[in-house]
Amino acid sequence: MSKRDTILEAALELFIKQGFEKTPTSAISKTAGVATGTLFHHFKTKEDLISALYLDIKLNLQDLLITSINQEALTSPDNMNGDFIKDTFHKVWFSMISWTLANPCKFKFLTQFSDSAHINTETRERVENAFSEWTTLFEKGQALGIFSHMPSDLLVSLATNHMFTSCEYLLNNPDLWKSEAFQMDLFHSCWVQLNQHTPSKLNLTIDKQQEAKQ
Amino acid sequence: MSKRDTILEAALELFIKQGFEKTPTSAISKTAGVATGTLFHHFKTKEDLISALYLDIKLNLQDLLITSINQEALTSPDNMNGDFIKDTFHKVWFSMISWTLANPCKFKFLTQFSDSAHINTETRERVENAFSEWTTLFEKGQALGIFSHMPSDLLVSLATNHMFTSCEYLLNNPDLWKSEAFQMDLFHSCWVQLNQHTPSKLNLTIDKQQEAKQ
DNA sequence: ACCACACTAGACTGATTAGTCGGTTAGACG
DNA sequence: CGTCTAACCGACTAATCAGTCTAGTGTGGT
Repeated sequence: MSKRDTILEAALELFIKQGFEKTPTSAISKTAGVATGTLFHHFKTKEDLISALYLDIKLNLQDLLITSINQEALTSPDNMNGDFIKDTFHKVWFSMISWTLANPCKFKFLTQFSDSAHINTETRERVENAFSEWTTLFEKGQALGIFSHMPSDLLVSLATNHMFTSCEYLLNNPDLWKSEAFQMDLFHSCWVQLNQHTPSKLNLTIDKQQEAKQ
Repeated sequence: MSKRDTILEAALELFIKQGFEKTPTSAISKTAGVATGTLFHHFKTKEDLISALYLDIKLNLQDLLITSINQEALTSPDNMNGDFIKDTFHKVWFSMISWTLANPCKFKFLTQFSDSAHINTETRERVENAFSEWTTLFEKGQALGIFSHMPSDLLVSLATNHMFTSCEYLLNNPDLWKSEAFQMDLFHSCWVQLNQHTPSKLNLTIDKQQEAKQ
């Protein structure tokens, strides 16, 4: 492994354990087994270092998720109906959670530093532009009348946040993931929050439950 | 206003603008119009200051939300059916969003610093213990068969996160909140993600939409 | 009139840390 | 070989900043 990668790995470990500010560059270079000078040879500043780390992790994850979307698109390019959207969405959802369980440190890094002011604007823009497929999926879902007509970027946020919340929970309770019934419940929870509101039918469901109790 | 409050107010403003680490205590005292000595007279350390600020904001918000729960409980103590749960949940949801729109800085502080390592454990515990009503509401909902049987603390996280995501979005798009239709859609989205999965009925809804398209 | 004490003030210090600089090594290429 | 370049090294520096210290000041009680 290159020294650059060693430094990134050490930084990831220390940042999620102690935070950015409480991790001196000296600790990073020491953990990585390199000299201070080497660290600053590869990364101009400490903020460049965290930006590079963020870019690495985020692009890596997005590549994985985009693959989930595109593979599906290739196998059924014209089958643009509700099942297609739901299947694709499920693939992304599943990939996201699998990735988190396989890469807990990287996930923790994203939860802690996605909003950090230390990551420079240029990096942030590159990341945002790299995941347009995700937004597109929601717009298609809306066009088909499956998804709610709230703004599509709100739907994106709601779905993404639901997945993040689920991932965080599963990291602390990994055994739950073994249950297929639980997986279905969790996915359903994520899915229905996006669905178009059909008052009569949904109220019916609730009303029947209430009737049964009364 | 007491100097203590002036300091807290200045700290809130600077922390959300620049972050904790990038805000020297000197800047806080200068903004508050007091001397360094005064700041450290009221707060033993800088971390005590941010902990106090967190406690202030969080307890203030929780008081408001608990009032939403208890007022409802008083008016209908025995009416513990589905409507009651949904009404109470709606009151909390509405109070949370209203509070955010009225206190954008405090909300931003919570999003940025809720997970901060600088807030001491004691403060964090006091905050967690102060909102048991919230968890109880979910357990009641589950007992009534309204809510999914996923772990109740997961439901709490999902609901709380949905509200936070909504608040964050609404801060950037405040006009949406004026539309009652939008409010209903958003609340519905938050509500249904918690509901128990009743496969036949929900699939029916989706299937009918797909039929209509095909 | 006097005291006690909570509060205010801001210059100062000791510790920490991002980033520099002058120099060494390793390998590529002619 | 000789030379060129990128990677590497670590002692050092310049700056910052949390928190201290000593010296007040205003207020309320007696």
